[in-house]
Amino acid sequence: MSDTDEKKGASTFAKGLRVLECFEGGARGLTMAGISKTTGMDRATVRRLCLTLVESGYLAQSGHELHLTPRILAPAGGYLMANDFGRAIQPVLTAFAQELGGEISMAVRDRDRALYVAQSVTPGARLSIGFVVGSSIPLLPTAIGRMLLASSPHADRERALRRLPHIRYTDATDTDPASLDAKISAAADQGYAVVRGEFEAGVTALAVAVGNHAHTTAVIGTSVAGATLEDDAERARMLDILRRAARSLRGPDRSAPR
Amino acid sequence: MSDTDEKKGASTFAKGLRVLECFEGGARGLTMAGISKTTGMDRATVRRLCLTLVESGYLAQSGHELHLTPRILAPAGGYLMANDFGRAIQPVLTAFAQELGGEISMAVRDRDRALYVAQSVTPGARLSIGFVVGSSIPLLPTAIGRMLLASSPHADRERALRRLPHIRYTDATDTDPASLDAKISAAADQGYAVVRGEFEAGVTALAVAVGNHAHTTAVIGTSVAGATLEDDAERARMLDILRRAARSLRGPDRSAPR
DNA sequence: CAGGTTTGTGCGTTATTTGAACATTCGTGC
DNA sequence: GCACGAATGTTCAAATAACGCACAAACCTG
Repeated sequence: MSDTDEKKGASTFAKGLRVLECFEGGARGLTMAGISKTTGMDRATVRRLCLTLVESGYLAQSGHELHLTPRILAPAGGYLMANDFGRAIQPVLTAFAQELGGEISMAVRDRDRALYVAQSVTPGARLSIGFVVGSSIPLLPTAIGRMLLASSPHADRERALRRLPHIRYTDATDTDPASLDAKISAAADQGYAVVRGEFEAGVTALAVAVGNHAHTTAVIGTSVAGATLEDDAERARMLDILRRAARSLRGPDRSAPR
Repeated sequence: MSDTDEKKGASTFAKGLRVLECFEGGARGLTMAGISKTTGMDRATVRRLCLTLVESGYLAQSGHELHLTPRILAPAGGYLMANDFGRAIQPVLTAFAQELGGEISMAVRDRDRALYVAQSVTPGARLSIGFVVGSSIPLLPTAIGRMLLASSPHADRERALRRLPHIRYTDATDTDPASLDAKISAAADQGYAVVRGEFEAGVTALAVAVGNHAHTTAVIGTSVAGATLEDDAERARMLDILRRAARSLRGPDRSAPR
């Protein structure tokens, strides 16, 4: 056992998890050769790990393509049920999304991304890129991401600004670290983040902090197309709804340690 | 490599997946000792596998308790995005759930259970046990489960009736194999399943088949509390909505091979 | 404080995993 | 039809990871 000297895990299992993570991007199917390139593992190793995923029912193979099966949802459901998302989170998002006439998503920090953990979309909501529970979005160009950073210790924020790739998603994407730092600080100060067209062209997003949730920090957000929310009244209305939703999500026992 | 002779996977990875699956039931936390008992693995083995899950970010440890982290949602999101749930499935369920004034869930067969793959709950819907995407329900005492069996080859149905545990969930649960077989056949004949209080006391559930979806068979269903739907008109109304939803979910390319 | 439960650690042994080499299949372009 | 490239399938010797047992430590409860 070479990779950790003190607490020793199982490196083959760790490799297997790396293979599984290749499917997170939402690709319709991947090949073993592609996974070998992505992970840097020998293709015989990848083959054996993929066979295990097929045997365990997590992957199915069509010709050369491997794709995830619904089985992968089962452990995710375990997490959602353990944290009572079906009763304590989803109904709250549903009620406030309807009041908002749009969609509300809830996300937490996951490695260097924001990960959607819950979502409610009303029929009136805009048709987005298709994000779902489990989707991840970048931290720097999104309202949810900036609010997660705004809710983090200062050192985390600085490390994020230093290490995260500055990718241009639209013509409006801000890739200047100093400017981004100022925007995140402003979000921390004013208690919400607003991003206009920096991640999706023509889309304005708002996000507020929920606070501690299931041992981590959560944020909720919404977005609208075709509006910049320069209008204080409309922005205030939406923020009021988001803030009340956040308060409902915190609940009396939400921040109690478990 | 002893467990398979022809196609050889990675047995350590397979064990690790078994450990991960212990968290599917939605328990708030599990101990290594508990996992060792559940899986039959030596506790040193379990310890190493759990350490790997912690190191990889899938588990967090609080005292003796291990619990899943949101990271477990990421591969699930990959599946949902690969199959366009956010744009092709969720908006359809949302629209029809609103028309129904309740909730609609979509499920597929996963091992010996029905697994929720999508769901929409309107504010007016009854507060259920808290099922979410990723939750699983038994096949025999539920409308969704019976409709999945009704949509399966006859041999699968017979095998299910023979091998699945006949558990009594309520006073009304039917545990007689012959009677269950007749109910599943009736569901196949009439194109829908109805279950009254056999899984949740006082709750009536309806389910219809979607047909082929992402290489598997899917079903959608709904449930109401405090009504038995003996009234033909109300049952017909709900079935009409479910059938139209199923048709929308099939779409022009839903059953096309990929 | 005793007992039970759970975890943490070390280590010899063994099983598993690795990866290279060779073979096969399939699709594509000429 | 053939050559080529890409991807997979198979075998096996060697190396390494994983196993599981024994002992130790920590913690909780009565």
